[in-house]
Amino acid sequence: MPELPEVEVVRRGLAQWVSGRTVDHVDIAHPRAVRRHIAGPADFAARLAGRRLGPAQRRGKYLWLTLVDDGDPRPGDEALLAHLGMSGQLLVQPPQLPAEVHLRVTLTFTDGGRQLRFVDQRTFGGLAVEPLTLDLVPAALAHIARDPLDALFDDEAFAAALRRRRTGLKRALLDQTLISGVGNIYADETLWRARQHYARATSTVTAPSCAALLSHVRAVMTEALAQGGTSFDSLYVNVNGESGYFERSLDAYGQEGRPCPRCGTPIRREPFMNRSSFLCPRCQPRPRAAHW
DNA sequence: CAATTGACCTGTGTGC
DNA sequence: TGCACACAGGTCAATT
Repeated sequence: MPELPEVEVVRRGLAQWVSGRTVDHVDIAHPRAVRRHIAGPADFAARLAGRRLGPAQRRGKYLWLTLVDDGDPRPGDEALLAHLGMSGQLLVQPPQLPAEVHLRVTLTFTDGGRQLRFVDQRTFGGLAVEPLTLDLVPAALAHIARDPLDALFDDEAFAAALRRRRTGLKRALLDQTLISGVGNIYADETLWRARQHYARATSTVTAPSCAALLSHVRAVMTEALAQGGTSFDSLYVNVNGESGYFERSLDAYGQEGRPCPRCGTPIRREPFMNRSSFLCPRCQPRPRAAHW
């Protein structure tokens, strides 16, 4: 599942293989893939044709390529925005390669080289063309918080916002308006490292505890990035179609029944928000009061 | 306004 | 064999 480290791997691939090239034309095989482009598929294609793709950028799980003729991105410039959702892939493929089963959108370039293909089995992801706002992020990202690897992420403001919440710790970690880029896998890994239960009331998280939490989320994401990201079912791959191998390093997520690497207690899977939470019942005891 | 829930989507695996 | 169903889960609209 693409979370921040996986999306960052893709961003680096786009920077290497796609940035600086000019779009010739766009083919949309599945309109749902551009449903967030309000003006429709034809407008989406028209806004990209003939445009040069600039630097690849990312916030949380979103990434975008600004459409620039020269110089640095400016407010008002348009950008090609992508979200991979559950199963989205951005692949850089030779034009002669047959279409993938779940190929949704193809960008063909004027240089005749490799195409950029958006492939998405479950179609939760999508592409759009959006103008950049004053802080140089696409308009649709106005409500998305900075991610923990962003140099401008404000640790103290996050701690304060966390304490104002009346919810559980994992729900807060997954709330992209508080902190972006964290999904189910890295939330569970972070909580395991921090020895925190997912239902810990956010209002009780002290400043040092919050600092530790941020330290763990940064560490686990940085380590995952160094290994090319996490993949379970090959649905997440880099632009060359290769899977990362961080799954070998997971301590809690997906480890139901296996011994906790710290204390040996079997890792437990519990239903949570219509999905699963993996935790060590001994290292991460359930708090007395909270029931989130 | 904040928190919560359901809908969206399809391939895979399991049980009957 | 075939069918029903649970599951994977990020985001957003609707509801409380």
